[in-house]
Amino acid sequence: MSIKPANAKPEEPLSKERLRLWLKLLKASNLVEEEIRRRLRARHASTLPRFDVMSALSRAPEGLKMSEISKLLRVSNGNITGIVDKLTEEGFALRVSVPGDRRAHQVCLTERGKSAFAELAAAHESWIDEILGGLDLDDVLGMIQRLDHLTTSLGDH
Amino acid sequence: MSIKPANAKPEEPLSKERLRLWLKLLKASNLVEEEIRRRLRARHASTLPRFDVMSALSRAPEGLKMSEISKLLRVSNGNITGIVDKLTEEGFALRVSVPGDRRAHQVCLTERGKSAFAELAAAHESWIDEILGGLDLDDVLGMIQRLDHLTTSLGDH
DNA sequence: TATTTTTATTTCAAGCTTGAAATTTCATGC
DNA sequence: GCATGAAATTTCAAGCTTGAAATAAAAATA
Repeated sequence: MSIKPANAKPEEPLSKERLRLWLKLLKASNLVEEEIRRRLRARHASTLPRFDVMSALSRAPEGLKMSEISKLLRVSNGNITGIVDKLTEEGFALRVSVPGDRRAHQVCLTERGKSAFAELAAAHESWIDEILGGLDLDDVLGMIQRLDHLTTSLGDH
Repeated sequence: MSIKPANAKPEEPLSKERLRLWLKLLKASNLVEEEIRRRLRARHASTLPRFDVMSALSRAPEGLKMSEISKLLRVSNGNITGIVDKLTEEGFALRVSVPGDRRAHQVCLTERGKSAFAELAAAHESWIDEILGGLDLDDVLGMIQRLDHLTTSLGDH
């Protein structure tokens, strides 16, 4: 929390600067995201949502319940249903029934899913390294620090 | 462009940090964006795409062609068709035929569209000011500078 | 002029996303 | 046991988005 001294300048410019920051943040984020989507589609016939779900699953060898996935990725339940359907059709994921609960399913990556994701993840990391290649360590650490500050302050909402 | 000295340390940690930066950037951006979408829907029965198109139109009193809008917003032509259709149904925008060219249309805000946008824009600006309220001027200017650096380096792609 | 190419836009299918409603199952309290 | 409410998931309608194909009109060229 920043303290506003009694003799502060009018706040107006700060609010304009915040707006300017948001527009730039959105633009940068969208530029990178679009490039990643484009490459996933063109080079791997995949999509970002599918990648995100596989990424979550790859970190949970014993699988995740639908609701756990949607909580992790901060998206709706119905959304995950559709994406897991797709991954299942493609042979990358599997719904396994949970012993004690006939409502729930654990979703796991198949062997094929695991190896496909390993490939995707490696490509993804190298794309990011390439796309953000113009940033040196100082830029990167500086932005990470500011973003942590931002995310913390967003968490209060 | 950063020069890599002959005796540089292995690049691996930098690439990991770039990936970390990207994940944080995406997360922060999505958090803010979701909040804006939520408020546009709940408080103004509107959406971010509609707001973006109105915003572009509001800066062009003489109107914009469909293709100009899609270029400005960096989205597909077909997308703009649908959004302008919506705005037209809602009475916020108007397609005006271009004298010399029967293919093209100028899209303009109606008076109702202008006043609706003025209200939306004011709300939007105050939301951003509130949501980014945890950032002081130093944070804001620091991030803007880093983001400019990033966007410039992205432009090379 | 007639043909070809380019430009402006729309249409379309496929996919993602949400929030709300519907289902099914589980857990709790009576 | 039985009813009630909570939880896990799916279904659904509406909207956004894209890239590709279709239209239509203008411009360029032969």
